[in-house]
Amino acid sequence: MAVKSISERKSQILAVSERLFNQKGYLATSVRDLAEGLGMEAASLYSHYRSKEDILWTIADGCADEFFDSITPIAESQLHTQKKLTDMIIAHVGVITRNIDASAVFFREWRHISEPRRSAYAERRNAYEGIFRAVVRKGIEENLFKNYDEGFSTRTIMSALNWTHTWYRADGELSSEEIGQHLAGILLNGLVRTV
Amino acid sequence: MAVKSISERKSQILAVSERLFNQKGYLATSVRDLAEGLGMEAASLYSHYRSKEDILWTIADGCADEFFDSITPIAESQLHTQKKLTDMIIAHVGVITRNIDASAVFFREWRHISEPRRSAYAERRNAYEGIFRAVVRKGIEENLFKNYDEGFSTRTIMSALNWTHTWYRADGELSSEEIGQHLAGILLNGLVRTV
DNA sequence: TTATTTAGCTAACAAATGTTAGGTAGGAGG
DNA sequence: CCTCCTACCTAACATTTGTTAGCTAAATAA
Repeated sequence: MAVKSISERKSQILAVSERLFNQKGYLATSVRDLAEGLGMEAASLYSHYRSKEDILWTIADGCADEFFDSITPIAESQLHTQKKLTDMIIAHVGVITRNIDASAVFFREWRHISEPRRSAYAERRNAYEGIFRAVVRKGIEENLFKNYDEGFSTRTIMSALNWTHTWYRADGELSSEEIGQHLAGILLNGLVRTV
Repeated sequence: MAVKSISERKSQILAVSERLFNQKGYLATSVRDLAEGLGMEAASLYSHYRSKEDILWTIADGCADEFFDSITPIAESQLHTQKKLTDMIIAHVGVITRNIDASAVFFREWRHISEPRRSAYAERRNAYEGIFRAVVRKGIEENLFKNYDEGFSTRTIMSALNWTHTWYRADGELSSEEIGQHLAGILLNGLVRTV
């Protein structure tokens, strides 16, 4: 993934936007709110970004980059399926916890991206979930995973992972890695004691 | 729960609002959009509801009623813990699938409810999750469930359940009950084959 | 020095927003 | 018949919105 180098000011704008878009929602955050958070005037933002929606897009697309970058090497590795899925889960949760505002925006505000970018977003997101799905399928083929519908199992995994953005706190009891570990534990082996 | 009888027109307004609030988001849906969906003028809505936010609140609070009504009898029953949790999961998913628009609004748009109702919403939602949490705690005390943090396990369950609102389609392959059944299966016993 | 770019400013814009005031037509109840 | 209520209407309102035009001052490059 090409690392686009970005000016200092631009990343300040992104940081403030991520925080406010997460806290209040994209539409409820005015350009003037962003400016105030940055100590500048609303119109000055347009020296850096062409539009408010461009900022949203930059956040969402950048977050997608993070997700891909973090699980691709694991998906392409030769790990045993169960270990591979566990590591992907931990990595995915890691992206969420390291980018808590951006990922909340990624999950919640994509509706406000207009075409054609919205389709691009949807495609990337499908492609991403497809990587998880392929691992789930492999597990089923190997007779390692139960034969629930492959799409259903994948969605259930993604559900449990993605909702973490609503409650994760950096100062919580569990570290990001522990959260991923426990989630993988529950999803793969269940809550019920077997021994 | 007191069943508030509501005029025909009022429930039409709610139905249209739920649909549009889900599709476009609360803020992106104007009062004029709602009116157009109802074949009336924007100002006429105010003969039925005092404000746009009142409509949002009615949807959210009504949805909370549905959730409570559907799991309370199960939670109060004498069922074995594992069966009880399974039935609660099925019931919860049932509320989501039967009220797909309303529940999406419930989960996604509560940020736009202003105080003091917003606190009331938060309290009810905590109380509701507390019912699940109590069952999880009981399972841990009975040495039936693994000793993950009780709050963590509960959140993981709620996560997997609540995200269904993003992908459930009435014409999908699985019925609501099957979805609940499978979710309970994965959450309680895991994806990994053990026999 | 001079020219150009960068990063900000003030002022203003058209459009859209939620809401209110005040009116009308029709039905119900006395 | 008269009164009241319901359910809608038209017209207007004050705000807020994203965005643009055009300017200035400082930094940078030639």
